[in-house]
Amino acid sequence: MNIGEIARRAGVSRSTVSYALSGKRSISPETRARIQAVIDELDYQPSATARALSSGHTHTLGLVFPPASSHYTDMQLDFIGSLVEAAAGFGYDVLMAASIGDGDKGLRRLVAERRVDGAVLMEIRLDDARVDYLSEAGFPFVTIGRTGRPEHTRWVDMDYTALVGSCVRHLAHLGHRRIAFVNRSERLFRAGYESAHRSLTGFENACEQQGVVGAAYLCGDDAASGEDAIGRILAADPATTALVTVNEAALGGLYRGLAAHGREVPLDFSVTGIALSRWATAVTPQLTAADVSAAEMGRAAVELLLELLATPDAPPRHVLLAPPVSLRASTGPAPESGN
Amino acid sequence: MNIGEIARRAGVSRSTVSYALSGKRSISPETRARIQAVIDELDYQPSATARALSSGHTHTLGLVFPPASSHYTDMQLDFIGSLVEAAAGFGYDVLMAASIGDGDKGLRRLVAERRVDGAVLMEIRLDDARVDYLSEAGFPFVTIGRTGRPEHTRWVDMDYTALVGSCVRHLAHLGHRRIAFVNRSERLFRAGYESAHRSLTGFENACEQQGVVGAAYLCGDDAASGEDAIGRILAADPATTALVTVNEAALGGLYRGLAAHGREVPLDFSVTGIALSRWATAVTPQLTAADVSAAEMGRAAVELLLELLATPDAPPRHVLLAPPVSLRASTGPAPESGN
DNA sequence: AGCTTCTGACGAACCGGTTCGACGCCGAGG
DNA sequence: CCTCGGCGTCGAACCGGTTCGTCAGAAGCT
Repeated sequence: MNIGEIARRAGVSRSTVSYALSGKRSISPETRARIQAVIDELDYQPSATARALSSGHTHTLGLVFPPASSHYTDMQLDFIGSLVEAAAGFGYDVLMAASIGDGDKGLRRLVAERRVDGAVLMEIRLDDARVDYLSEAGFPFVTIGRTGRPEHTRWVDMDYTALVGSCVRHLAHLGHRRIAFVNRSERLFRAGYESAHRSLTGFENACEQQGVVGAAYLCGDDAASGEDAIGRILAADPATTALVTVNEAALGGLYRGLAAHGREVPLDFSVTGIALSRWATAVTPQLTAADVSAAEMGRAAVELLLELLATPDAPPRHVLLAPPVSLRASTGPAPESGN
Repeated sequence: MNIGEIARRAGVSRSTVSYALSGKRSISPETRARIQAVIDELDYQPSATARALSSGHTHTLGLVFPPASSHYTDMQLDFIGSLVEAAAGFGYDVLMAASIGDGDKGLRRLVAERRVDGAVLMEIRLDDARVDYLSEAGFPFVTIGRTGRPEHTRWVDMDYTALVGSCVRHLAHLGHRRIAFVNRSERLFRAGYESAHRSLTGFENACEQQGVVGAAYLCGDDAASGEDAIGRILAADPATTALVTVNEAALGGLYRGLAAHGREVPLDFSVTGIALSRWATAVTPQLTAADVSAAEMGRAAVELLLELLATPDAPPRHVLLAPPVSLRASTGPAPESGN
């Protein structure tokens, strides 16, 4: 079922079949029809592997996970789905590269063995060795999130700084004066995970600007850690009346912790943050939050990467997303002090 | 940076380099060392594409989504992650095939263009055209879930019938006599999605066996639908005191609906079901549920598929998982009737 | 009619590996 | 001393496409 077989049955040469298929040279209508008939009859599809070898591109994009992560958040997983769909829309497949274990071995394989035409990197750190590696190797890539020096790379990111700032302002306008910030896990923060750092910056800046007292906490990416974080927050400052979080996995635990400490949302305590709308609407009361759109990020990432493959020398483009904060039921006026 | 370059620099033929790399023929220690030195110096990695073309296998597994689904559940997404990690552990990559649009075009491409050595099919229906197609084509595959005639295929599945049965028995032993079942969406059920059907069977059988009154409901895969389902359940039979669900995406809505109708969990109403432990622990009170393990399913699927690739004629193996029901805080004794 | 130009098809080389058959060399056995 | 066998290496063919150079024949021009 290879091209030679088609050529033989159609009574033409292999190259003629190839040209008929690609349209890169003109073929007489009769010949083309004869070839097409044979192709239809045998249900022939050219081998992707052979095509990749000779043409030099695989029509596949690589999606790279960080070495350390073995636990995926919903946001990441949604992003994967949307990336695959977006890529399929352009006729590209997506190859998942898990870099487990030592260093960036998985990435090296992807690049050095030339399995993909370009790569999408997730879970970017402010100082990311993978970005340096790909830049030096001249391998086309797009990052989800920015490094500390984002000028020369192509990326798609959420504007965490601005979004967390919006949340703080929202709370400040409601009269809250002592606000906690529940960040991602200590491990991720220590590793330099960019969204954790930019979120914190946004929190600190906004608190200062609004003249409110802010206290930032790290919190593991699970419900139990969220519950624990509430304990720490209220122990440190019982007068806290609101929190902002970027840790959607801990959200359920945060609510539970508040209930356990007798704080009713949103009467006694307001909660807001950044989350997938799926999570924001799953909790009771529903979360007032900036709804991140994994689908939008996936589409943008694919578009950026294909642009790069088509025109490698075009100046780098970036996409910075800042979805509006959806008002739901988890925030309200600050309780009157002294009550 | 190809094999010819290595051969030239090491002063040997290309085939010698190939044999040194694969170890399929003996090479003298000196020659081997010389070749290795050149390889190390140039950081040479053989092209995956060329290797695939000549060797006939791609060292890649395909992961196939159903055409209709554009919205992923957490369980599916977790499964993807674990599949990728499991495959990586065996040196395989995973290619994601989104079959958007018409029929099984995406699947055809995967198979006909020979992009992958074998495929994993998700979201299996009782009567699944993709399974028939792959079977006829003689293409190696493993399904997540079973079709209606599972004898001759290889699959990994949860024992939904048994698990839902366990949940019903648990409730019956607590004294509940009127139990509702919240299934997946009508669309999925109509499409013949196997877990929805097998769950229902398990529910009906167990109710009959336990002599309790069971009422089954379909429910969209989101929080709002869950809230709505509670309304329907209590309207149809206000005396209902417990529910079993396999719809984890609706879980938050179910809780909210119960609260809205003045039912306190677990005092007035017990909730149980099948869910990722991530979701089960995210709600308040935490859900008594059979914790599904996406990681275990991913690993099992890869193992089954690699077994099949290694020994195509071995009799088909299956893996049926039935995790125990974890007792948490969402179930309790039935409220005394008349109260 | 003679010359150029254009069209449509062919053959061969190439992409970068793997694998088979052959062959030279060296040591062991008769 | 000659033969046989095994080891180590080479050359060539092959996997299934793409693409370049070439060329025969038809069409266009003077």
